[in-house]
Amino acid sequence: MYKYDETNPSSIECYAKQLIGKTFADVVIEDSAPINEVQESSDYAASHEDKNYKGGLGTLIEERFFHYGANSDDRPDFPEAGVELKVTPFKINPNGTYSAKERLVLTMIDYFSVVNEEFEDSHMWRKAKLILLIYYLYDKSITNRLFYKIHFANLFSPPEQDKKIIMHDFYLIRDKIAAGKAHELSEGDTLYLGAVTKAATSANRRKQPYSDELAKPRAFSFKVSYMTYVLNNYIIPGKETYEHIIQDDFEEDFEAYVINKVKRYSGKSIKHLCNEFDVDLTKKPKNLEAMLAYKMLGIKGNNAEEFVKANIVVKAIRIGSNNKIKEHMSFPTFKFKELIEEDWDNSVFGNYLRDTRFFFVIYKADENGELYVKGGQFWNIPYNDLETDVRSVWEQTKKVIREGLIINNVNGINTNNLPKQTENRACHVRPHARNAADTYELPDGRHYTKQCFWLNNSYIYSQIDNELK
DNA sequence: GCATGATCATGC
DNA sequence: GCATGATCATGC
Repeated sequence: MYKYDETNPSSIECYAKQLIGKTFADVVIEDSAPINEVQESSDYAASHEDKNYKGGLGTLIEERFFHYGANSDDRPDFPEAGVELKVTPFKINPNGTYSAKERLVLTMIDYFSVVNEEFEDSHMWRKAKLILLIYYLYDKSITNRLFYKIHFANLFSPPEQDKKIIMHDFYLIRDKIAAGKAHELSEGDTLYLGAVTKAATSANRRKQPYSDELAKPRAFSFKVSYMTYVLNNYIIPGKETYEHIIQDDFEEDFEAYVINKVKRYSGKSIKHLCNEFDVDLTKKPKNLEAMLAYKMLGIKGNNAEEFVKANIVVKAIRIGSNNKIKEHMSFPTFKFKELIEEDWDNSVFGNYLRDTRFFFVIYKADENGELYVKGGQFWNIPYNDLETDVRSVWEQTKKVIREGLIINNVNGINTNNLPKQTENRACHVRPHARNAADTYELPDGRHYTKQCFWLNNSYIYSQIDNELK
């Protein structure tokens, strides 16, 4: 192996490419260390509070491949080159596509210092602007992580268009802390850069500068959705790219830009839009309104690059002339036996709402039932609604299933004691299946129609901006 | 007319 | 075949 020039990013990258095709165990062995040190390495990792050894694999590469001592200060790992080293997993999905397995944690948020930072000179950006990404393939059949194989080693710098969005995300997080709301931060607040919780236990809380409320410790991170995009578009050559929403006239604020695009169609009817976009109304696809939302953004298909990267879910919302939203909002079904093993802080549904930002495209019906565009609105669930209302429904659901679901069958129609719409302002549980015979197993061995959490239509309505109602 | 349970339509 | 988004149907 040749030595690298630690002041030169491409020299470091070039050296790193020797890792491709090797396992972590190979790296240690080729470092001509006694084999028992392989075990020591993993003990070392385990003692560093990260039970997945992720920090450990990074440390291993630093110490056994690059041969520098890990610094724990806020400089990049290669200070003279300005390069930060990140060792991160990806996975191959059943359908053959590649996804990042995890978010990429950049640096802890210091609530007291970040409020005085500007983006370009922030701790976060110093750690994010030039990253050497070492991707290894996660494989759950491999129990010893040292036998994971490294597949890619690439320098990565967020491109200019991404940088604008990351900067906007940074200021949104900073300003929320400056407003004394560090305890209300949520990953769904932002697009590519998230503020992820980093608490080992729920008892772990930090002070914040402009409020007496204690806040969860959080770190700046690139979201999984963004990292998946990075992997497929910048790391693996020749992969597909999606259509862009952003055109040349884009300024600073992505969300305002998107909202403006939809606003241009405000007052137009569905009929008018179908005509303009050449959509065949006689077929009336069920997802027509969502489809038209993409057309208004200039997207032919239903995959916009920026939405994919930011994990934004488009929802069409139809308000009737009686000022009620016609339908409740459904989510993926849950498995009864899995739900009762979860705790709320790590629950599938809780995490979905924490991590997802929605783009509502709002239509309103006139007296004849004809739908007109009102506008667009980005939304993620407010912290208190999630942690009180939705949480209580989730806890109740878990309790009911755990204690044994009560089912009554009258004339072929099942009724049950899961949380009903009338019991909570935000959320309820209802069937979501192909038909009543489409079931999952209950903990006691019975089978029951697949269910999911729904957000109440009245709750969604309360979240819509007044000028869009 | 609403609440709740049941089912449809589409894409992968 | 299934997940997902969306909507239908019935009894009160």
